[in-house]
Amino acid sequence: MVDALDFKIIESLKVNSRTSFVEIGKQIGLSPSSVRERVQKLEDAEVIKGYNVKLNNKKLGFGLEVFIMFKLFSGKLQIFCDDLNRFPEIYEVYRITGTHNIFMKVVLIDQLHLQQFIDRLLVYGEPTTHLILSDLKDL
Amino acid sequence: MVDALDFKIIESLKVNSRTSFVEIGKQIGLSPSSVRERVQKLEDAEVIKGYNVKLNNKKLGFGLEVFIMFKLFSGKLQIFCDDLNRFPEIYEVYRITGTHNIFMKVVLIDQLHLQQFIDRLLVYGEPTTHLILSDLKDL
DNA sequence: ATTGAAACGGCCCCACC
DNA sequence: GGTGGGGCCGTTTCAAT
Repeated sequence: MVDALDFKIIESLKVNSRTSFVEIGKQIGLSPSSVRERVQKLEDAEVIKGYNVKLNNKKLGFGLEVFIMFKLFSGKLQIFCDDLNRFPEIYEVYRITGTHNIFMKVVLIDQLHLQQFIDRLLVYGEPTTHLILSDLKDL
Repeated sequence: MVDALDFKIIESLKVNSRTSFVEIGKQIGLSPSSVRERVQKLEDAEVIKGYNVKLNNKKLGFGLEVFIMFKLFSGKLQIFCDDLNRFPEIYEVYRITGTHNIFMKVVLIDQLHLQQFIDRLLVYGEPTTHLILSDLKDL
C-alpha cells in the first residue's frame, strides 16, 4: 500500500513540506508527474493528513507554552469535545491512558492568560500544568 | 515587527503550508511578490521555523503513539541531549517543569517496540508512559 | 514595503508505454 | 505505475516608486 518510494517522498516532505515535486523527483529518481501522483494518492488515502508550519510562538507574542494533563470529570468528555473550538489556545489535545485522561498543548500570551485559561477549564475537570522550558530538538 | 498582514499570511500557512504565494496574495489582497518577500523575512527572522507534514502514523506501520513523562537522573541531561539522535522514535522532546522534567512524544511500531524503547531509556531516567488513545481534534 | 513585468521553473493533464 | 510534452500557473528577480 505504501512502498519504499512513498516513504522517501514522505521523508522529503518531513524535512520541508514546501519542497517542490520536481525537487523530490530529483532526490528519489522519479519524474515530477509520478511524485505528484503518489502524493495525491497519499493525500486521498489520508496517510498525509495535511501540511503545517512550525512557528516560533514567542516571537508572535505568545510567550508561554504549556502542557496540561487534565483529569476530566465523569461524563464531561462529550461536552468538552463540543466546546473545544471555544479554546483557540489549545494547539493539540489527546485522550490518553492514566488518571489524567486528557493531554493538551496550549499556547498563551503570559501568566495572566494562563490563569484565565485554567479558570475556564475548571468546569470540565482538574488540570495539572507543566511549563515548557525548552525544545530539546532546537539545541 | 510582525504586523497584521504577516499574521494573515501565517494563518493561511497554518491551514495549509503548501498554499502558493499567489493564493495567499488573493486571500489577503497583496501581490505574490510581496507575500513572498514577507514570508522570506519571517523565515529569516525565524518566526517561521519550518514546514511540516502531518501524517497518519498508523497507516505507515507505526500503530503506537505515546507520551512519556521522564524523570532524568541527576546529571544526565547533557548526555541525554547528546544521544537524542540515536532515538528516531522520539518525535518531540521538551524540558518541562514538574518532577518529571522531560516530556516526549514517541512513535512506535507496536508494544514490543515500546518495551525495547523504554529499556533503552532507563539508562537516563525514569519514564512514565501514557498511550495516546485518540486525537480529539480529529473527531 | 509594494508593485508589475519578464524570465524561469514547476505543476497539471493527457496520451502513451 | 511510470514517462514526456504542451499549456498554464506559480515563483523569482529586479527596476521603479
